[in-house]
Amino acid sequence: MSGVEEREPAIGGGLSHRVPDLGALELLLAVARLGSLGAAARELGITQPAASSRIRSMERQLGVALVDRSPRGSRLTDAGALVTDWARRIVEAAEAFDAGAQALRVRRDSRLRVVASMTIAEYLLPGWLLALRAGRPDTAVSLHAGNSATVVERLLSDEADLGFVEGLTVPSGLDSVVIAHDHLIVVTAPGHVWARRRRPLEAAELAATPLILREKGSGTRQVLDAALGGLARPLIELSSTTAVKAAAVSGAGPAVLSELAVGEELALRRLVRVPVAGVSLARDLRAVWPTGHRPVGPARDLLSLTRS
Amino acid sequence: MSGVEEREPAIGGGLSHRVPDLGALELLLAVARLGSLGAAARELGITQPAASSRIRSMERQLGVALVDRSPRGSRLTDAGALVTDWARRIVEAAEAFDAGAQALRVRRDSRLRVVASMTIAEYLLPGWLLALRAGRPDTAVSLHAGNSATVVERLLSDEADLGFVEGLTVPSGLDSVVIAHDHLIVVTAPGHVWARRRRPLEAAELAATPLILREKGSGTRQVLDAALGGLARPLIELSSTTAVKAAAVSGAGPAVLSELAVGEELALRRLVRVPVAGVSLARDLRAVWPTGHRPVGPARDLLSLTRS
DNA sequence: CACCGCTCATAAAGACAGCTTATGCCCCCA
DNA sequence: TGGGGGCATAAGCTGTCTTTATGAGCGGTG
Repeated sequence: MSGVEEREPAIGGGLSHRVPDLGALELLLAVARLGSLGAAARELGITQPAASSRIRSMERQLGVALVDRSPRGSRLTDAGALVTDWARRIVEAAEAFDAGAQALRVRRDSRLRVVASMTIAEYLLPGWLLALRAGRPDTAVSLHAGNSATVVERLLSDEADLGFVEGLTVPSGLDSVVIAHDHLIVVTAPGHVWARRRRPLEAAELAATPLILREKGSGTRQVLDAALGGLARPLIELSSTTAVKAAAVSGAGPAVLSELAVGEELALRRLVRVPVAGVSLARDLRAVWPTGHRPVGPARDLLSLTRS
Repeated sequence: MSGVEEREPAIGGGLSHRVPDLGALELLLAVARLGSLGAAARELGITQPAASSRIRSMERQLGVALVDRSPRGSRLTDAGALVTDWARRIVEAAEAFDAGAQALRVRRDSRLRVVASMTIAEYLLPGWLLALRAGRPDTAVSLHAGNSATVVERLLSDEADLGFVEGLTVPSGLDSVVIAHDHLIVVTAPGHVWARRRRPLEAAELAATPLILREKGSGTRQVLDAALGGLARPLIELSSTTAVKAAAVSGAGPAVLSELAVGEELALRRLVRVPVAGVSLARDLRAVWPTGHRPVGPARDLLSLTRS
């Protein structure tokens, strides 16, 4: 039986002792881009010896030469190019973290106060905020995440300027515009029989099969239950998207998840999408605001970003 | 209490000053999973005060309360749950980095020597190595990345036990098995006219449109040129997958890229896939080995992982 | 041919962050 | 009412990263 609970190897410990810190990774990216240790150092606001020493200690830590130094500059070695690409993914994740975290900081003077549902806050907002920051660097954004009820409440009590919800209905008292469509999709580990299936699943078949699901009451579960007429049969119920993903990847069974959550797993074939027919698993993602108060200023900027 | 002055580091740069380091993020994940600072500290092999201090300084850095302490344990706040999910993505990227970097370290005594093409080494191997490490923790792997010629050479000269190539043909002297199919896909930013297109592009149309492409000679470009009869028209030629992606996201035009490289961008709608008909942009990903030397031992383990 | 500008490396000294040990407070339960 | 789990605080130590100062290789240029 595959373990469904989330557990960690835990031994061998200390990822942070085997992976260079973010500063070093940023430095490596800068070196790759600029072709010079000194130029990279200047860009990051440190001295050239500091950069030199840091790259060197990173090479020692990894046991691989990353950079070919020459009196005319520095280029990545083959291994260095590979490492740099892996480093870039860490840095990108860190940028998303930073964008989200900065918005999360409570500042009542923020010019743009956003309230969003969990899924949107988790997967989409960091990217939007990065884009917003690129276009309007001085826009101060605050973010509050909650369920649909929270979103409505904060908008109507003027604690937020713009909201984002996923769901089947538009809360009353709010105007809205659909900014994207999220699809719940059925996924399995590549080994599952359904993974090779070409003929789409029918609703009845889906309803008859025990699935790995979020707990009753979650947005995801509500959409699925509505689509199947309340008949979804849980193989196991888990309380986070992450746990559901982990269970599905480990082969525990088919899972139903937002497409947003499994982009990478699908691309890497850790999960396979199972075609479904005759069941409407789409849900609209909507931007919402108090009726009559059309978004202006930064709220309008963000809104237009989300629809680009 | 010692006063903490808010020190605003130079604008734009210095991600590492605004994002907690990997050790802190790992600690946060452990706290989330175990529900206690002390338990998390024990798991990571540090003392409870160290964990307490570290979480606290992370909260100060982010300006957000992450953990609700109580005499009976600690639970994440709402904001903490969000931050933890963003942190998890950083840690996962770091795990992939670590798996790849460890294999990259040259060890002649490695029990399994792998040589792979760039795309496979970059996007797929780290995940496989993580899985291999989970199943066979003591397997020492070394990795060399190069082009197809390098793969053949190292296999035939017994410098590698198992190779991975992407491409149209099987190099002679090697046996192979197809482990996956990669598709080159046409993508554009969501604003592009093609983004709304439902009728598939025809070959002629694709060949007539200037595209953002990898340089001539790259594996990706070879497949495209072959599919179009050598007619691909570059809008601009870039030397890395990352640069092509960035150009496409910024709206410079349509790009042709491996599906592997754009999983996340598609899920987040930063890029949109444009349907294509009548052009074969698929390419096989193959595991290869010297004719007759069927993979055994760890090579066989890795091979079976890749096909799971 | 010697100089200048660029590159990177090395050495020594200071600043800071994080760890540990030691201790205290709070709450729950037996 | 004591024991145990949980967290916070204080003080001292250690290691890492930093800066300043300097040296050395390479290439173009007057």
